[in-house]
Amino acid sequence: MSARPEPRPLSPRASEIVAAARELLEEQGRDALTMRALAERLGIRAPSLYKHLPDKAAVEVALIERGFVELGDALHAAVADSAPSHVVANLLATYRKHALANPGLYRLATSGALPRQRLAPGLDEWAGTPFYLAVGEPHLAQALFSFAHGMVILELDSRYPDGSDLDRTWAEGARAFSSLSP
Amino acid sequence: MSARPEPRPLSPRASEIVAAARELLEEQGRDALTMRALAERLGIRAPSLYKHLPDKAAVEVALIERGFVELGDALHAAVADSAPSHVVANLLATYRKHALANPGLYRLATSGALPRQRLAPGLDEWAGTPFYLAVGEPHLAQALFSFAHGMVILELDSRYPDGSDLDRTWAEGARAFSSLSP
DNA sequence: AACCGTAGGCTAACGGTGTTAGCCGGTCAA
DNA sequence: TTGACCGGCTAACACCGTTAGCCTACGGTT
Repeated sequence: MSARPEPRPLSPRASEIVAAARELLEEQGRDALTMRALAERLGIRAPSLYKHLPDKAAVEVALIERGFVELGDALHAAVADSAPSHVVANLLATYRKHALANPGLYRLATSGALPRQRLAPGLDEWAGTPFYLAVGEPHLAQALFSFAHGMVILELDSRYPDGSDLDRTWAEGARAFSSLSP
Repeated sequence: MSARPEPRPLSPRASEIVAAARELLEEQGRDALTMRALAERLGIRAPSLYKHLPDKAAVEVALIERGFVELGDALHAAVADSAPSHVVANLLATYRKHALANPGLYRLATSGALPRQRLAPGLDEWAGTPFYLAVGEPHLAQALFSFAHGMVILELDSRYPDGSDLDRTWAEGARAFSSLSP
């Protein structure tokens, strides 16, 4: 098991900014994450933020990195703790739970173009390896991950018809993929 | 088979605007779809657009509706033309092909909050019913659709590692879901 | 003790966004 | 002929990310 890539460390003040950004993101959504709003929450003015971080993308990158670390930790733990017969189900349940608990961060990290160049190298792949560990075959793992992401992002965006029994939908997906894994 | 919900009709000039918006969207991406850029392409100024459409969201709604109609048509046709043993594979192939052929429109229609209130009622559900027709069970259908969307949106956003063999990943997913459908 | 560099605030401003208010010319019907 | 309205226009507003440049307070050096 390869070591977890670590995000580049931030100065203490930059960490405070990123923490405030996360609150703003989760409390009021992606559109509310504004340099001016972020500064106001810290009691300063927007241009002062640029003394600590180069631009808004850097704030987002820091948030995304933290999101991947937390999600990856949760998924690795889920796989490590699961009996083989329940790995897939447990992995999916963990994925869903974590994403729904941090919707703003999940969306930020997984929708739209990823600034891969600026991310800690290998971090996103590390966060995804539990899917491979769960099913033991790379393409099936990718398919399972795609299913999980599709489920989560559609749920977050309220794309399912009202009254959908998503628990059952997840269960059907788990059944489909479990039937192919060893 | 229920009839296809029709988007509310637009005035001729509004249709021209939406057509130009689509070109802009596909040629230069979502961020380039700007009221000023859109107006310029039509040889007018941005505020004049508001004589024909109430706001930018109306432009997007019109685009999304057209996207759903086209995608739904393609998927319904794919299901109608497929032998039962190949329905799932054909449906997925059609979904992928259509989405990759219209990436800007697909992203616009499926990522982020959907202004359901403003969409032609039932249109998005109609576009999704081929998944039900293909597998014959609503939860499995929802899971299959989620898989397809996850695959497409991750491919569009270049989220898979370089060199991924996505054809095989799609095939694995098709295999997983086919193994559960009648 | 005097100095100086720097860290970290600030205001003003620029170009971009969606959008509104208000003006004005042309067309077409009464 | 007149009047309504369609569909352009300019000016402007509030917000966005971002830059330039100023200023103050503090820590270390001479």
